[in-house]
Amino acid sequence: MKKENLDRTTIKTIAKAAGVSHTTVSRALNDSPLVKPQTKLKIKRLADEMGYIPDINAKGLVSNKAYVVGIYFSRLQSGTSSNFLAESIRQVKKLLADYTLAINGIDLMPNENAMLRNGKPDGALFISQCENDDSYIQHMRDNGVPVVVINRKTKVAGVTNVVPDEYHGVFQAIEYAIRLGHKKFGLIKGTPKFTSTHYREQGFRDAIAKHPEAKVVEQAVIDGNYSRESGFHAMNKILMNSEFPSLVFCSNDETAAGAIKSCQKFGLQVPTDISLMGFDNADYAKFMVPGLTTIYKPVDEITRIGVEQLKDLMEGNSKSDQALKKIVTTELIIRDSVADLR
Amino acid sequence: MKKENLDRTTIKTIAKAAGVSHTTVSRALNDSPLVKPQTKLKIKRLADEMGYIPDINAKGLVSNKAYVVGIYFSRLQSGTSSNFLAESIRQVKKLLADYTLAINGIDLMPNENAMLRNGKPDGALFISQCENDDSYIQHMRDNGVPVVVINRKTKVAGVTNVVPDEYHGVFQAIEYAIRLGHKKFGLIKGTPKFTSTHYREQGFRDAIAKHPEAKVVEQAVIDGNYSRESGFHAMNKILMNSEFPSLVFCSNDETAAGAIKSCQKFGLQVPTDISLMGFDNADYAKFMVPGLTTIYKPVDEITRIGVEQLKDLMEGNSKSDQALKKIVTTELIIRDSVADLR
DNA sequence: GAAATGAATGTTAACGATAACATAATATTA
DNA sequence: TAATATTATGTTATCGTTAACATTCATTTC
Repeated sequence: MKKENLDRTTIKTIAKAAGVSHTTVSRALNDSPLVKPQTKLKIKRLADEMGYIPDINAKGLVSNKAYVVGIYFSRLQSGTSSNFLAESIRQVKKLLADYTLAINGIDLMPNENAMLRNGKPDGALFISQCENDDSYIQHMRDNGVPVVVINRKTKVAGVTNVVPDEYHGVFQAIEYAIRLGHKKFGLIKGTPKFTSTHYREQGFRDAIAKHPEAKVVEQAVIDGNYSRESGFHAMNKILMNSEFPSLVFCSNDETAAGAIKSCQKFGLQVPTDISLMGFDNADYAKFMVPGLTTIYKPVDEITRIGVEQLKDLMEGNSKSDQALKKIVTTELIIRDSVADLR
Repeated sequence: MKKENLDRTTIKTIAKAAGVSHTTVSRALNDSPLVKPQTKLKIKRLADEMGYIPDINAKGLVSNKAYVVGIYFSRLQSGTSSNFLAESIRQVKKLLADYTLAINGIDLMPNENAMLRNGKPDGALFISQCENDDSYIQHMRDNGVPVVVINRKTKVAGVTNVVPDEYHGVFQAIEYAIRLGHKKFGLIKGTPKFTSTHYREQGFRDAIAKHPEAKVVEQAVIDGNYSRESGFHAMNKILMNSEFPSLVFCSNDETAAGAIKSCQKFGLQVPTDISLMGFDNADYAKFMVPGLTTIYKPVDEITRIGVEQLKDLMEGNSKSDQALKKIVTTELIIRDSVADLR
């Protein structure tokens, strides 16, 4: 005596109810032109009434798909600002409505294999900040998953890569400050292992090196980690030194927010007593006091291009077999945190 | 002639290579005691060498599991602060390492059915802010998915529910202000449809009503939507009125940050000229200028309890058949944004 | 009106894993 | 040493779906 599975609606249940074969049901629900419109309608209505939910595992087993796109952050638990995390997720989710969006943090994985423990996604979007990620990216690729890396240049060969031009963004921002008469510069760096930290510092230094009248106050170059706390503490150090920069470049807006707090503590007015700059143009930058002069990192655009590319790869429409490498320009957003010293 | 699938390692491929049956391979990889240790070792090594990745769909088909937990926000695209979004995700991800974490926004779904389009999760955590969600919660339950709702009281029957005590949190905060000598109160409300908006306003009003010496300045009760912008604009309105409250309660910290900016614009010092309070104790509240007095909403604890409950439900260990209803107390965090008028 | 066409549906075999039920191989007992 | 446990392995069915390959039935064609 075979046990009838009464508590679940499958295409076979529907088939029995409709008096057709399960294949016909499958065809009807997939809008196959092989089924008579009338039959199709009846089956669809029945499926609806019976509360049919297709079994994604069975579908996936046949089609060898997971209906999942994985999004991988370098650091989910710390070192990534909430703003960036949330904005990235929002944007990806909006653009990938048809897929289940699985959030991952490379910092939570003991090793590369952990990435595929819960199954292979149909595509992987790495929102990468860290060189460490490359072995994970490589592993994903090796396992045949379409991969796109955004936010940071990857060394993994043949991977589609969309990144902001952080170097020139900072370079131009510093030149702007120099034009306003700034001569002595400080820097609060980002998380040591992040590539952005390196590029932003390089843009900072190269811009200053280009102008003989300007110089880096090395005492006022302090390590940080992109957090508000680190900005606060770094600025405390800078302000306790003897030699005082007229402008401190903060490697992101969070850091700048912490730095402002420190200035306040020391009774210094921004930008009257000291000027600050950030990076990112986080949503709160314009609501800071004073409004923060910063560099707009086009997160949305980068993400959009990245997701579009990933979709193309997943659907096998990639026009060229040459992986796209795209650098998106940043933009200086001038507000009130940099004094005009002329 | 059967086509050999050469480009994929399955248990059958491994079986052939090891000279055993595929069942033995399955058993070995699942650490069954039925397999000789020696055989087991050989198979595991082989699986490793061959880069075997189990097919999650096949597994799931047999076990009727998805290995996915869905997390559902009322609003993913707007109306939810980045801070809250990111913190919730971080916390859930940390506690649910064994599952794929699928992010969803109810605002992105045309209707209840859309929720299950991409398959049923093994469990659903609703981080709910809005009464609208109830029909979605109900639908999920109706389809047999274990459900936990956190952050907001749900009316759906029999659902595990963990929420903060917003009402008393605000009530006590306002009484604290009254003790400091505040008598005239303003309020910037949250997103109209959110239940938190209602409870926070009620706590605010009831606390003031209890003390005859204090009163609500109705001109200074302004709608908002939990965003910095709304705080800024609402405060602008309040400050252009004739009757001036001594303290404005902002329905969350974001709002408070916008309100401070507005005060600055009007040349008012917080708390010397006007006092502010927030709600949430967002990570940046202590770095605001001045440090924001606010109400700590124990997001981490609420999430932790919620996830633990969900795990129990998914694993069928729920001790009682009575759904847990838990209210977690908030805590007043005193900083520098409320003046002592005594 | 038989043969050929085509539309609609049915039968059966995958997909890759687990699980129930054999069976073979070895160890234990009488 | 034969009978019997015990241990290790193999065979086959199954999950719910799609897809390849029949088959049926009505319609057109000559």
